[in-house]
Amino acid sequence: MSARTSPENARDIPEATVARLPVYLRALVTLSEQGTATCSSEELAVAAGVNSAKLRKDLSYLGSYGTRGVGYDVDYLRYQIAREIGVTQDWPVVIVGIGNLGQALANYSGFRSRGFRVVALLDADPARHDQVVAGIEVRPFDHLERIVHDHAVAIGVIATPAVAAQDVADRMVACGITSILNFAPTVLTVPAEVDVRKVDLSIELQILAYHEQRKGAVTA
Amino acid sequence: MSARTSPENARDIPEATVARLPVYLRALVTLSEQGTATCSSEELAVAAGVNSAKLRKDLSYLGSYGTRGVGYDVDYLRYQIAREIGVTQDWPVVIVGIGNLGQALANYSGFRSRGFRVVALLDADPARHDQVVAGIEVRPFDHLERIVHDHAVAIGVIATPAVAAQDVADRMVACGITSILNFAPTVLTVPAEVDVRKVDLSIELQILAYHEQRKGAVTA
DNA sequence: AGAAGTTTGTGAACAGGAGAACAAACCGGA
DNA sequence: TCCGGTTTGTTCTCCTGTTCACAAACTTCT
Repeated sequence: MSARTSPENARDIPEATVARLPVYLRALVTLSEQGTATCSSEELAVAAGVNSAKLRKDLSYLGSYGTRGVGYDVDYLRYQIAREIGVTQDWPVVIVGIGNLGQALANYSGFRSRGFRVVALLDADPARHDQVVAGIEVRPFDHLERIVHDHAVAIGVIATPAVAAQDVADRMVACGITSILNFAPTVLTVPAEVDVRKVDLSIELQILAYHEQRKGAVTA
Repeated sequence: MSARTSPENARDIPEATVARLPVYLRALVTLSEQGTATCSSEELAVAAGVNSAKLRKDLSYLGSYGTRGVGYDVDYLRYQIAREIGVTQDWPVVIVGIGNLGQALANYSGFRSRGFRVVALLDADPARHDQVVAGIEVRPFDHLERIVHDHAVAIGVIATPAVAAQDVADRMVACGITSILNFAPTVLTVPAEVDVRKVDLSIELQILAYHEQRKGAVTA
């Protein structure tokens, strides 16, 4: 998304590869839980839903962690990918906007299991304060700065309505947050050094609708 | 995602463009609500968060809907894009898995406003049946086939735990659903003619963590 | 030890998308 | 009608990402 500007990056991994590493990691965790000790690139590719050549090229950016003629050690590769992504460490996260979606995110177990720790839930609406969601008390949005400072939070999640999102993002940036995951259906403007990724639920549906429409047109 | 195999596609729009059209549409709706009658490609590009050259190229795949020296008529372009995506028509949708996320999706206003109509909420857990979410009664998963048939549903949304997702997808495909939006953190295997798009909440966070980790490494 | 079989890692060709740059087309004023 | 200013639509070039194909490297069996 945002360009890494440091001129001397020993190993800069293509963005497309970075986006797939979490998928590989998830597949490896599943394999490990099933008791699989080693796997070939073909097996892992099927589990991850990609082409095996692409998988091998992706992994080659991390290093040579496989053994020719044998395959990959599941736990070893799993650790290496986790380390490369950075999910071996603990990432404190704040969620702003505790509506339906914010609550769903707070309860989502997939965060905790990957090193993301929700340290606070914030909402501007006083009616939601002192409510407890996923074992965490909802606090006023004004507490953002103190929480970010106290817990060294680098990642913020925005789950507010679209109209509030830019204000929340501005406040987050002012507090020192440098990565934002935006669920609000609006474009955020932030300084270049801040990474923003967006998840728009309805956009994905619209893409499906486009293809669905064309399927119908072909048969008609 | 899946390749349109029909050999005679009058105008086949690049996948990257298709993915951006909903963003343009959203920006146009916002501009229209603000009372803007016409806009230049530069203005719209800023509102959509993209490069203006890219925007113009994207729009050129749909046709020539602008006027040189003037710009685009907001409402006219909005309609053309909506028609191209297919959101001028009504899309009945079923949501399976009414946990936190499923409830959030059922309540999400962004669906209805873009032509997606939630015709049923299904869950395998009897404890959830007869519960009312977003004004819709939660019904047993077994009702899937009848509902899909009665309402001519083509699009299904999966918001179940990962372990159940493949079974749900299989049943959906068997009922005739040809587009699936998958929120479960697992890879789905479906026939080639079925489109699947996935939204993985934790993958986006992991991508942010990767870049965040590198930011720290650069300064250290 | 050597041969046969397997699987990784990578070079090279190919496809697709991004961005710069410009000609074509339109508006308004004189 | 003609001229200057503006903005689109499109061409061309560059870059990123995908896929093929194969040499290198490892295991196992004899």
